[in-house]
Amino acid sequence: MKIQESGEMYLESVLVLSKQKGAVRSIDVAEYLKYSKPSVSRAMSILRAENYIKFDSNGYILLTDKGRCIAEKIYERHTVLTALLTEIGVSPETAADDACRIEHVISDETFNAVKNKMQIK
Amino acid sequence: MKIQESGEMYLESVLVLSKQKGAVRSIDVAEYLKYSKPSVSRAMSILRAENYIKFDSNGYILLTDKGRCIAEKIYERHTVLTALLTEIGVSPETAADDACRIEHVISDETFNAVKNKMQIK
DNA sequence: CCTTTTAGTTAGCAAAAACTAACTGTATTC
DNA sequence: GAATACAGTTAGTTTTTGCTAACTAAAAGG
Repeated sequence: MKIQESGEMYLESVLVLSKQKGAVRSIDVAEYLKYSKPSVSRAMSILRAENYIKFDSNGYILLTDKGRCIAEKIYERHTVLTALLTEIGVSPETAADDACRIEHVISDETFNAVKNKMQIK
Repeated sequence: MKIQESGEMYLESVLVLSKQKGAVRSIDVAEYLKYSKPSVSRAMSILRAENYIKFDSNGYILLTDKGRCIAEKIYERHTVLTALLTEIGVSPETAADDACRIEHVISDETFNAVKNKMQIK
């Protein structure tokens, strides 16, 4: 099954939280995304079933290669888009919010074109 | 009730089709969006209930002021975003596809900043 | 005038993704 | 060690938005 937009969001959150605090639990993701525990629990079980994440012996969430690949792709988009929007005068919070929505809907072609333009300047 | 992303899409389609061919029916919207007749029929009845569209005496779809306002806003976004993406090197089809998704998720602040940048150049 | 096509509707299904309520187990703490 | 808190799960609901199947009603055409 193809990864969903919400799946990308969860994987990105796991990546960000693991950078921030090392070990990541479902409850951390829930607080970060402001979602309920069952929502995250369910999402994690789907991501695990499809081999995007796994749990270590202490129950912490780990990204598999497949999962990390997506998480990093989305995180890069988030970073680049936020920088771009800020650069053209959007306030930091709005830039981050909008980047967060755009990052899931654009094609590779568009993102590469954007990234390219950023590097030239 | 707040307008949904799908609602924006339907209103934009009605606007585009009315520019193209004058009178617009549900079936035209269905063909344009490649959706089934019942999907459009239901969407139209929701949009009508919430006063975004009305039907004239021949059953053609008309935008109300409230509906036209949204349709034009989204259409402007579509136009500007497609132009922007094309300009930075994205192929016309991908640019249109991506614009079509971005147009529903960005804030006014971001769109205004983008539009501004475009006019300067 | 009867048949067929066309447009639209009704009813019900499905998937995605959020929610609450209530449960199960561990930990912690007094 | 009993009570509480914390993390996670299960079960069931809701909303949005697409779908198909099957119907109605009007228009068109032979």
